Amino acid sequence: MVLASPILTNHQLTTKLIGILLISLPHTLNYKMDYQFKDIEQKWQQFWADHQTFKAEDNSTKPKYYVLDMFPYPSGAGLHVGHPLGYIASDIFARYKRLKGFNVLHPMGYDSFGLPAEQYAIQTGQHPAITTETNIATYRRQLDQIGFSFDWSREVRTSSPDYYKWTQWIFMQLFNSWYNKAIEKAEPISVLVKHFEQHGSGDINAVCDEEVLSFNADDWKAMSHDEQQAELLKYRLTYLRESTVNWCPALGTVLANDEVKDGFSERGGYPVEQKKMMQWSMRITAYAERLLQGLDTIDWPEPLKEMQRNWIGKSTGASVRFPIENQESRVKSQEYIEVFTTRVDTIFGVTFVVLAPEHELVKELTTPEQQGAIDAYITQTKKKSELDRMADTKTVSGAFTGSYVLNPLNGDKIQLWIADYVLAGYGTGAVMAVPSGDQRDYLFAKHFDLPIVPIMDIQQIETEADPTKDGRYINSDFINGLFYSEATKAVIAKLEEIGAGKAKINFRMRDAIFGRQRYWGEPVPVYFKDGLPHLIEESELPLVLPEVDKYLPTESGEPPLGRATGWKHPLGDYELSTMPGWAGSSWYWYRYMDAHNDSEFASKKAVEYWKDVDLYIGGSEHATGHLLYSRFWNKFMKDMNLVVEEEPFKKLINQGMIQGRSNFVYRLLLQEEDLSQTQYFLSKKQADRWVNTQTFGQELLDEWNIDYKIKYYLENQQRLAYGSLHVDVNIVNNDVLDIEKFRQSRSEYNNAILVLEDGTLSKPGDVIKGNYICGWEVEKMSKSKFNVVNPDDLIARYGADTLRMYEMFLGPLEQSKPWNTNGIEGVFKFLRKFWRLFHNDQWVFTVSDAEPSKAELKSLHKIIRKVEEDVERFSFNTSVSSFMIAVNELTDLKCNNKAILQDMVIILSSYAPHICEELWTLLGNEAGTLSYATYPKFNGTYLIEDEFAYPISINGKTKMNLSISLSLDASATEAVVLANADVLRYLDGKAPKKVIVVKGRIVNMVV
RNA sequence: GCUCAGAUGGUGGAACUGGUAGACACGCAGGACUUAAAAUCCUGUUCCCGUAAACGGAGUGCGGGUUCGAUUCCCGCUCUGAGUACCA
Repeated sequence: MVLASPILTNHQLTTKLIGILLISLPHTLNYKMDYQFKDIEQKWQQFWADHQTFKAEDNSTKPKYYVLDMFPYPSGAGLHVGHPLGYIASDIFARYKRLKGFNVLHPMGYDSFGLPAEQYAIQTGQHPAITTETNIATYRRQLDQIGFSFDWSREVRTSSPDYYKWTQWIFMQLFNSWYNKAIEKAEPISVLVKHFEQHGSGDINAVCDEEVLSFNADDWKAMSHDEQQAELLKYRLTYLRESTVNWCPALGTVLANDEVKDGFSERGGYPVEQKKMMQWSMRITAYAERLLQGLDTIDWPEPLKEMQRNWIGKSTGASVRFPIENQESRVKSQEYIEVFTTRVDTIFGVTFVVLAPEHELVKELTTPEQQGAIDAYITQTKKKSELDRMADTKTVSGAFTGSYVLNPLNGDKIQLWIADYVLAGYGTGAVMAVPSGDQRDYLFAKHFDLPIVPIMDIQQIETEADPTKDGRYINSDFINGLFYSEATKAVIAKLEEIGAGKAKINFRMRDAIFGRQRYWGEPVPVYFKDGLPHLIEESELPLVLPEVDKYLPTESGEPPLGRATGWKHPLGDYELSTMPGWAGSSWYWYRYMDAHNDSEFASKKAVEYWKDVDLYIGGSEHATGHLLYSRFWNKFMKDMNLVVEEEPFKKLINQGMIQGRSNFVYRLLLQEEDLSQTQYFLSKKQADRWVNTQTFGQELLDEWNIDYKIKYYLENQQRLAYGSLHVDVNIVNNDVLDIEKFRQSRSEYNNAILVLEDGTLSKPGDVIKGNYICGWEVEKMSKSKFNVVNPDDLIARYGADTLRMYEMFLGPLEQSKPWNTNGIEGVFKFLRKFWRLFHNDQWVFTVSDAEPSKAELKSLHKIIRKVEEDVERFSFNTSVSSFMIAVNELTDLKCNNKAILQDMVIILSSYAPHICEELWTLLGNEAGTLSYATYPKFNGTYLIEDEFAYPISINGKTKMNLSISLSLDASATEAVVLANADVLRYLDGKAPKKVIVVKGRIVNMVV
C-alpha cells in the first residue's frame, strides 16, 4: 500500500532511486504533497484538545441542543468497527447543529461498573478499578483517533466516587418517598407520616406492598419506632422484600428479568435458577401507567415503543372472587379465590378454576384423598426446569385439589385444580377457566374430561376454543341475548354490587430488583439496626467501596463486601449487596450538565438550561432495561422537582447492529500424511467447481497438476471433500487473499499451494500473478471467527475522515448490516479528489477569486439543500453519495473557485472534520473557527431550470426523452410532444387515446 | 403462536408526497499512462435475444388488484431478521 506516498511528477525526479529517498524522507524535502491524512488528523485532534474547541457553554444566547450517545462499558477488547457507528452519526449531527447556530452539548463518559472487570478480578486478583482504568485509556485513545467533537471536560465515570455519590443520593431520595395514587405523583415519606399521625391509614391510596396494616391515628402513635419503620418500608419507593429472584450460581448474583435469556444469564450464558431472597427493590410499577402514557409524547422508533408497551403489559379486565365451598373440617385463612380475567363476560362459561402450583392456598385446599396426587404433581413441576416448562407447552398436565369454589353469580359448584400453565407471578396466580373461549382451558378440559359450556350463539367449539366477542350470549343467566360490551358492563356492575369483584387493570411489569451480590458496583447507603434498614447521613456520602482480599462470596455465602475488614457504620452493619448495573446509567445525562458539582447532582440552573436530551442515539438492546429505568428515575426526579421534564429523551434513534463478515479459504482434504506437509487451498470459483463435480474429481486434480491420492469422500458418493476454514479478514482485501500474509499466518500454511481463481497454482516463492478469492458469510463479530475489524487499522490505512464517511456510506443508520471493508477505497478516493479541487498538478494550494459560474453555483446549492435535508432526517448514507456527486461535478467543471469551495468545506466538515479544518485554514481562515462557522444559506434561484428533459412514455413505458421549455403549460407541452417526429414514429400513425402531462415530471400517452 | 421490520444488479445500497428503476460506491471487463507494477485517468457493466449498434422483450421475493402510470397504495402468499411468549 503506497497510498500515503507522494505523487512524483516527471520533472521532479528522473530515477526511481530518488523516489525511494523521497518516500522515506517526505518531511525533510519541501515538496508539496498529496492528501496527507495522518499529519492533518493528528494536527487537528491536538488543536481541538489544546483549545477545548468543543466545550459547551452553560449559558448562551444561542438555543441549546443536547446530543447524547449511550455511554460504553469499557471492555477489555476495545472498540471494534461496529461500536463507533452511532457515535459517528451523533457527532455529525452535533457538528451540523453547531454550524446551524446551536449551543451544543455533546458529552461522553463510561458506564464503568460491571461484571467483566469483576470476573477478571476473580480470575487474576487484579482490582477492577485498575482494569477499568486501563480499558478506559484504550477507549479514550480509540475515540480520540476518530475525531469526535465531545466536550471531554464533562466526562463521567459511573464507578468514580464523585459520581456514585449522587447515584447513592438518588437512592436515598427514593427511599424517602412514597407514591400517592390520588395525585399520581411521588411525595416525601414525611407527608405520609404526617397523614398517618393525623388520619391513620384509612384513606391512603398508595402503591405499596400487599399486606399493609390498617390502623387509625391513635394506633399509629401507639406503635414503637421500629414498628412504624417496618410499616413505612412497605410504602417506600425503594424497599426490602423477600422475593423470588433469578439466582445465577456461577456468577454468584441475582439477575433482573431482562438479564436472563431462556433460563441462562445474558452475560456468560450460565444457568439461572429461582431462589427466594431478601432483596432491595424499586417500585417501578407505581409508574407503569405514566411510563405507558409517556410513550405517546416522545419521538422514538415505533418498534422500541412497542417493546416497552409489551414489557409494561397493561391489560384491562376485572378481578373476581370465587368463594371457596365450605368444608367444615378445615380452617380457611381466606374465604375466596381471587382471579384476574380480561373476559369477565365469559363468567358463566367457567367450568373449573386453576391455581398455580406455587399458590399459597394450595396446601390447605388439598383434600386428604387428593393429597397424594397434588404432592406428586408439585414434585414433578419443581423438577422441570424453567427451560423445560417453556419448551413444553403442548403437554397438558394438572391435578385436582379435591376442593370446590362457587361461581359468585349463580352459585355453581366448580372444581379447583392446579396446573403449571398458570403462572404464580402474573395476576393473582389463579385463573377462571372458560374452555369454550380459551384454547389452553379447552385442551385442559378435554384432557381431564371437564365440561365445556358454550356461551355465545355463534360459537364453534367442536375442535377448538372459539374466543369470539361477536354474537349474543347463551347459557349466561342475566346477560343472555346481550352483546359483548353491554354484557361486560352488566357483569362488572353485578360483581361490584355483591362485592365479588371489580374492574381492574393489571400490569405484567414487576418491581425491579435493585441489588447484586457482587463487588464492583455502588454500595447501598444503608446500615441495619435491629433488622431494619436505615439510611446513612447525606454528609457521609459517598459511601466508598471498601477494599477486599478476594472478589468472591464469603464462606458463609455473603456477598464479597462481607470480606471488607473494618467496614462498619457506627450504628450498625452496612448493606453488603451493591447496586445493579443500571443504577449509574439511569441518570447520567444530568451529570453531564454540571459534571463537577460537588454539592448537587447538577445545579438547578444547569438543569433548567439544558432540560433534556434532544437527540439520543444507541442500540435497541436497551429497550426494556436502561431506557425504561431511565424514564422511571426521570419521572421520579420530576415529581421531586429535581428536574424539569417528564421524559428525558425527546428523540431517540437506534443504530443498527454491525455484524461480522467472515472470509473462508477452502482446503482440499487429501491424504492425511500429505496434509501435514503441504496443504492445498481452492479459490472460490475452483471450490465451486469442485463441489459441482459430478464425478470423482481426479480430472480436476489433473487439470491443476495436483498428484494426490484421494482420501475423503462425501457420504459414499464418489465426490471429493474440502473443508472451509475461517481466514482472518484483515489479510483479505475485497475478498482477495493476501497470499504472502496467509502463508506467514500459521506455520502449517508456510508451504501451502493455492489453486487460484483462474485455475493456476501458486507455490511458495513464485511471483504471484492472479488472485485467490475467498468465500464469505455473515456471522456475529467475534475473535473466534477471525472477522473482527479494528478501527485503528483502518485509520492507519485510510484516516479517520475516511472511516467516518465510510461507516455512514455503508447504509441506513438504523439498519443492521454486516461490516464489509470492500468499498472503503471509494470513500478514500473521494476525499483525495476533494483535496485535489484545492490544488494544482504540482500539489500547490491554488484557488481563484473569480465569480462562480452558474453551473458551479448550481452544484453547490444542490448539496447545501441535500445535506440539510438528509441530516435532519438522519439519512447520512445518502448525503455521502451526494458529496461524491458534487465533487465529481466540480471536478468536471475544473472548479477551483474560492467562494464555492469554502462553502463546500463548511458543509462537508461535520462528516470529514480534519481535512476540512486543514483546507479551511489554507483558505485563509483563522484556525479552529470552522466548527462555529455558519452553514451556507440555500438559494433556490440557482436551481431553476428553463427546460426539462421529459420522459416520453407510452402506456407507462419510457421510450425517449424530450427537452421542452418549462414555460409551456400542459396543453402546449402536449402539442410539442405530438408534433415531434420521433414521437410520431413510436405512435405508428395512430392517435393516442389519452395524453397525460405532468408539468416538470412526465408525459404519458395511452394507445 | 403473536408483534414488528424487511426482500431492488455480481455486492453495499438509491429512488423522500405514485411519475425516467438501479443514483453513488465496490467489484468485474476493456483501454490510456508505465520497461513493469502501484497509483491515476477514460469507457462499459440489470437480464434475455443479437457479432455490435439501432431495435425488441423481461424486470424491484411470488400471485392478484387499484391507476394513464406501482419498488411506492390495497388483498393473499413465501422467505429472512429481530423481539416476545402457557400473560388468563
